[in-house]
Amino acid sequence: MKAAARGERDAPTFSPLYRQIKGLLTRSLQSGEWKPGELIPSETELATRFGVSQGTVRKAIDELAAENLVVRRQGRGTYVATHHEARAQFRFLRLRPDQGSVPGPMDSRILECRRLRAPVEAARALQLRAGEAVVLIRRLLCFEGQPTVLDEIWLPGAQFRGLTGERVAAYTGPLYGLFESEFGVRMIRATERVKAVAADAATAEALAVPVGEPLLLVERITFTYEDRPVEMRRGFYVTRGHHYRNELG
Amino acid sequence: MKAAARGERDAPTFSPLYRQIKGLLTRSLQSGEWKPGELIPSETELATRFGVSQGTVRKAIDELAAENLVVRRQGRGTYVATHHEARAQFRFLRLRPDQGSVPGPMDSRILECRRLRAPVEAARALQLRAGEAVVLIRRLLCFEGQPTVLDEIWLPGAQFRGLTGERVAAYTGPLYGLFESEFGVRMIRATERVKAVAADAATAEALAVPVGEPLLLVERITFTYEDRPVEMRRGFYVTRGHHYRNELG
DNA sequence: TAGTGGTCTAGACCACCGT
DNA sequence: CGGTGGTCTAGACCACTAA
Repeated sequence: MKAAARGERDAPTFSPLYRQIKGLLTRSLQSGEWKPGELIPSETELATRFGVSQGTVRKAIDELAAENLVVRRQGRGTYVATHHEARAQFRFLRLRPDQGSVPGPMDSRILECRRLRAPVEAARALQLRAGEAVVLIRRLLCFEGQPTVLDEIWLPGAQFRGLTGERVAAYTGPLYGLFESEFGVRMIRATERVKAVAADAATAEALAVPVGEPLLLVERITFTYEDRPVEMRRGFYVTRGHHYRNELG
Repeated sequence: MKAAARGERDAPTFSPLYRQIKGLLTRSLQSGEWKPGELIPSETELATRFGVSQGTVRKAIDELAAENLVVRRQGRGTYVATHHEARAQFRFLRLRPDQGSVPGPMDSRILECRRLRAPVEAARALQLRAGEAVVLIRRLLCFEGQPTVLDEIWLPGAQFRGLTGERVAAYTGPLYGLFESEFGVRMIRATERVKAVAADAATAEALAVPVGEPLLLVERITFTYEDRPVEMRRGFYVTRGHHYRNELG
């Protein structure tokens, strides 16, 4: 392969071949050529298709696997990652019971789901123009009957047409699984900002705690491919019997 | 190289060659053969030393770099990571100002530093026998003059002989840098549990906030090589102007 | 210019999976 | 058994750094 085709090594925009391959693979994932849960072509097939060695394809897939976009299974092949899996269940929810490492049975109750014009804060977080349509979902998460998380979820209206409270309530399984299957929006990564706040009257009532109860306020922005923000979330967590768990590498 | 020497592939304890090399490298790091900030031998030298190919050494070092044990610098070599670096400064402190991405000038005030017999909780976290000696440091962190973090730091006494409040106070730079240089204890990774709590009288006074103020309670256990716990920390964070930042991959 | 890490290749063999 | 990902090798060349 010629140097130019390898990515103009001298140019300031140089990126190694395996990164370009990674880009091509990412595009196929994003376009839906390979859907969540499906098997992608084998490394050797991709290598011949792109005219590079298997090792180069391998390194590209290594990075995709590290970013949780695909899952490797020895002897079987490489699969497109999906939110419909036990292992993906608590990737984005960091709340854990103080005793025991895995949350017990959890149930979700939809309090509200409506469309409205984006308030400035939501518009900024979702990179929408002020006044564009958004969907607001309010829901309560209970662990073993105990109200524990009160969430406000903001989504860009354009990408979630036909999303209703009934549809969400009827869906069993993780919300991100619904978004992925029904709306083709795959959540890839997120950033969270955590603060401690006192419960106001409305929040306290919903969570069945006293007014003024210290709560975790967790503000999340979730991104899909190409770092496009597609969800803003504001959650109040009761941390009497639970905590927010984090690993510092 | 023979199959047996490669790690008994069929045994249940099988680990690939590059992982065994990684183990050898880790031992050299742990033993202090290569000290923080120093250059380790080149990949080719290590390859001949261990009688494997450069690619195998490379993959071992890749993992060490991913775990922040070493830092690669193209054209120069591979260095042992150290906590005396700008880049390592905020690896373990996740507090960020609400405006602006980097904390401003920070100063640390040592409130107390004494040795005592480990309370049960500290003993359990540090895997000590009840009653063994520990060091307790209490300190206040201020951002731009504002008291923001009140920390209780528990360390195993055996590994921190000669640690005094004066010595800590005299030290400019990160605490983990002091631990690394003066006591040969390198902090590798940590887990944190975050809760929301109301400030009690003593905490409120130290942080100059009203009693009952919602605070983040951050409980950290920090590990050195071989996942040995060597620090327990309990911190109260004021989150009026700051937040705990987290990335969900 | 010499030495380092970074990329890429081609080929071999192993471990694992389903048939 | 055939096909997949996983490991290991040997060698080539590139990019970066310091002398």
